[in-house]
Amino acid sequence: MNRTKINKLLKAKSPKNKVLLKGWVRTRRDSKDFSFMEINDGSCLKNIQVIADSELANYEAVKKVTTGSAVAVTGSLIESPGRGQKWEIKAHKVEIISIAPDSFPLQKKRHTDEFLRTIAHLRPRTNKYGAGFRIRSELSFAVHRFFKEKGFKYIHSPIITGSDCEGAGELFRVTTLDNGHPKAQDGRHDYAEDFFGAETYLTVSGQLAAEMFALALGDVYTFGPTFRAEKSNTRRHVAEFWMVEPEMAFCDISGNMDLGEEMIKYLVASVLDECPEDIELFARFVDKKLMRVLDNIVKSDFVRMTYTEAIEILQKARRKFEFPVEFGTDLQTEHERFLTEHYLKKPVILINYPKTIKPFYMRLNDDDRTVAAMDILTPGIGEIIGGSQREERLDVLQARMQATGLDPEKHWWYLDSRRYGTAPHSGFGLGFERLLMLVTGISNIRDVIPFPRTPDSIEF
RNA sequence: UCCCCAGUAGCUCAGUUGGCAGAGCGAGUGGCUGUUAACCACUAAGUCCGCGGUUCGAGUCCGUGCUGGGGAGCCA
Repeated sequence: MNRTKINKLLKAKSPKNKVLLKGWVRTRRDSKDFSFMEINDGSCLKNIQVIADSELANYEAVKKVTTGSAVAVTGSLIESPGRGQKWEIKAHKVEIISIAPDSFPLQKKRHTDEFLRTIAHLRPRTNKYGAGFRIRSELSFAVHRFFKEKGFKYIHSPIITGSDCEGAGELFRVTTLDNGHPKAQDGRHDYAEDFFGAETYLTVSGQLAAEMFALALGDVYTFGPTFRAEKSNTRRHVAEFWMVEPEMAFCDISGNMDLGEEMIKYLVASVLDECPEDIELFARFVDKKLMRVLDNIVKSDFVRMTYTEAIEILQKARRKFEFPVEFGTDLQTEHERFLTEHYLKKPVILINYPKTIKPFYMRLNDDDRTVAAMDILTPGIGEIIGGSQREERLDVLQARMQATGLDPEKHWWYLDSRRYGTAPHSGFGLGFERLLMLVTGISNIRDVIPFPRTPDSIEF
C-alpha cells in the first residue's frame, strides 16, 4: 500500500477506509482508552491527528511513543468528532519505526532562533523552519518558471574560476596543494604546480559567464551558489549564498529595471499564491506587518530615481547621518534605510551611480562621471538587486579596466565578446536569501539557508 | 576588523547591598480525561561559560579569554 502525504489527506473531500501515513510524532496525549498522536510528515505545516486505541495489539508500546519518534499508521480517514480539525485517522495499525529518546532537544514550545542554529540539523522539524524551507523550495521553482515563461535559457556557470575580477569581495582559494608543498621564492604556493596550473577560486558571481551566453542565446540566467570570503558578521551576510543572475542581450538599463521589478513582484506573488499557510505562520508569529509589506510590493510601482536625486533628498533631510552625504560617496546602510523605510516607505530603484564607486564593466554614461548602474533597495533588507547595463564598447571597456588596475590581456576572452558582434546588454544579481528574508520577514540570513556558512562556523 | 549587549537546570529566564542555587516549561513516575503547545500531583536534574584576581565569603565586584547576539564597515 502506498503512503499518502498529510497535505493530501487534509484536503480529502470524503472519508477513506484505508490509508497509510508515515511521519514523525509532534506530540502525544493520552486519554482513557486511547491516545492522540499529532503526526507531521513535512508535506505541509499542519499535523494530522491519529487516534490509537486500546484495541491495537501494541497499545502498551504506542503509549510510550515520544515526541520526535517515527511511525507508520494504517487506518481510516474519518471526520473528527473533536473540535479543531476536520479530519483525523482512526488507526488500525501503528508501526513504531523508531523511538526518539528523551534527549530529543525539540520541545513542544517555542525555541529561540539562536538555540535552533546550534541544532541546525534538527530545526527543519519545527513548524517555523519547516515552513521557511518549504517556501525556499517553492521560491526556487518560481524563479525558474518566471524565466522559462519569458523565454530565458538557464546557464550553469562554473563554481571554480580563475578569474578574480568578477566583483567585489574576498575570494576563497581552491587548491589541491598542501602545506608541505614546495613554495615559490616569495613564500607563497607555486600555483603552476597546482591542479589547474594557476590560482583558482570559488566563484563570487556567474555574471561574466552569463554575459558570454547572453551574447549567444539572447536572454539567459544563472541560479547557483556563490562564495565570499568576507569576514563580515552581520545578519545579512553569509559566506556561501545563492544568487539569481539574468543577463539580456539588446537590453538597456531601462529594460533591466523593468525585469528586476517584474521579477520581484512575480516571485512574491507566487509565494503568496502557493504557500498561503506557511506565509500565514510568518505573518502571525514573525512579522505582523508582513502581509502589508508583501501586498505593497506586488501592487504598487517601485520608485525610480537617480543616485544624484537620492543624494539631494538625503542632503535636504532633517536627519543627522553618521556618514556625510555627497556626490561620489556610496550610500551607507543608514542612508538606504532612510530612503526606503522613512522617506518612500516602499522599494526604490536607484540608477546612474558615480563611476568611481562601481566596477569596470558598468556602462559609462555620456556625462563621463556616472555609470548605468541599477540597485533595487527594499525596506528592511536594503540592497536586494544590484545590476547594470554593461559596457559594450571595446575601447571604453579596455580603458576602464586599465583605470581600475585589471590586466586586459588576462581577460582576453571577456574582451572578445566586445570584439565580435558586441551589442548593448544588461543584467543583475539578486541575492536569493535576501529575497527569502523579504518574503518571510525572517531577520537573520542564517535562518533562511539550511546550513549557513559564516566566519568561524562550519559545524554542519 | 571596530563598537555595544549577553552567557545560571534539556529550553526560556529570575536571582535584591557580596552571605544556603530558584521558577515556568520540558523530561520521568502516578492520576484524570475526545484531547488540542491538555490538566493535577510527585521526582530527578547545576563546572552559575573558562582561567586568574579582590574578599572571611563571589552567580554577583575586577582582569582576561571563549561563545552567541545586535550595530557598523564590506556587500547580495
